Amino acid sequence: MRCTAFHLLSDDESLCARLRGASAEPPHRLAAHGELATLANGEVALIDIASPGLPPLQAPFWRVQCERLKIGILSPSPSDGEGLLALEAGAHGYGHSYAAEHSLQQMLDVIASGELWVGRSLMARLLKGVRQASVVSGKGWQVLLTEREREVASMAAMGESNLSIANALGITERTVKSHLTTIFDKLDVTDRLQLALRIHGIR
Amino acid sequence: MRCTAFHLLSDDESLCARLRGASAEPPHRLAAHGELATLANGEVALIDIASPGLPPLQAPFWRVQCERLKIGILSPSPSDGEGLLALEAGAHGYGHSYAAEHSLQQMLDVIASGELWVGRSLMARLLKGVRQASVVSGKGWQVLLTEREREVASMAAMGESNLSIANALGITERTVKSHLTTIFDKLDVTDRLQLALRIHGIR
DNA sequence: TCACGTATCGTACTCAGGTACTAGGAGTGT
DNA sequence: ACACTCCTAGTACCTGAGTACGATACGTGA
Repeated sequence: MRCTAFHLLSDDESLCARLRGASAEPPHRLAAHGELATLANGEVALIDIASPGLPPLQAPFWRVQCERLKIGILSPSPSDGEGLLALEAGAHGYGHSYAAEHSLQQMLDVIASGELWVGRSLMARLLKGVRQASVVSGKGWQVLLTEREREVASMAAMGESNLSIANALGITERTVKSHLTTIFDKLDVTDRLQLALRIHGIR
Repeated sequence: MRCTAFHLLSDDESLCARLRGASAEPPHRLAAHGELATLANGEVALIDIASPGLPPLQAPFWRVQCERLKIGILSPSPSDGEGLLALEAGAHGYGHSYAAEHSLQQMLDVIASGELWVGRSLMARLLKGVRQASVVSGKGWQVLLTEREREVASMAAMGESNLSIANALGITERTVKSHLTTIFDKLDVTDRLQLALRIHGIR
């Protein structure tokens, strides 16, 4: 879905120029953030976060507007922290205001269709938050196991049941048990909890 | 940037039909996941995760291929968990294999340009993960528990059996079980392994 | 050819873990 | 006095996990 029309709040003429071909109609310029309140629900708006007089991203103003509008935040100096704030405020997108034209247009199209647009760096940061130390510090255990055993071991260490492991790997629960018995023996542990502690580097 | 050509691994004819107009050329069909290894670096491939014979997302196979290719994972029954696995494996996109044509095309264009494509639900999950990771997982579990429960919880999370916990604390095994039931309920986990993962800051 | 490792699967068994339902005593705040 | 939380504990029950016997098949190297 191509974005047909959108609003823009920015003093940056170069940004405006790059956005001129990004939708069927040229962007409608907003003079101040207060005008956001006058837009109809579901409309698309790009906000240059460097514009003077904007409330901080933590302000309730953004949560309210992001509820009803599709808002993309552009920053001349994007950071993961700022991106997190933007997304937590409910923004549909966060990106670089000096990004290339096709990149801006893509962001516009994505958020116009109701999805979220997030750059790679920020995405990596998000994943890191979820994953944390999930895939392990000590590598000693890996070299002791075969390829298949490593798969089973890491799933068991993440709390998966034998049955769900079996389904995920397309084998029988019995076979999973068989692998686990071998794994416990090789790593010198007695059960899956000890295995998890070992794999996640706790004692 | 429009995606010009891409590869597709799926048995689903309807999916293939919906993708026919999504790029300049019709999708090149792959017969088996092994063929991914024959593609040139940087090429775009959509993978229907329901295709028979695929290795699980945890398998090193995906990490390797996602390093060199731009891979989008499609699932007939997407879940946040599966999406996380896909992204952690290095996939550039994760979405619904029954998604509308324009949605699939958008995903294709986004990952072709090197960015990441993630649905709303999964994104929300990621954000929640960051918030929890930064706020809760540090000591959040401790404030939810009473003094006695903290003792039991930390011992259980270190792999102690109910009986040894009971002996250490001078109470009955039954009482330990009772505490644990309360603990599981408070921390919203199902067993001692999940408890250990929670307490040790893994997811 | 044969030994060996790896991956797969079967049946049967034991046992720790977890739940359901219940309940008494101690302490605390209203 | 009453409500509430916390710690304690009993019986009964179900289930997943792990083990103990197996077994077949495949590939590799001696």
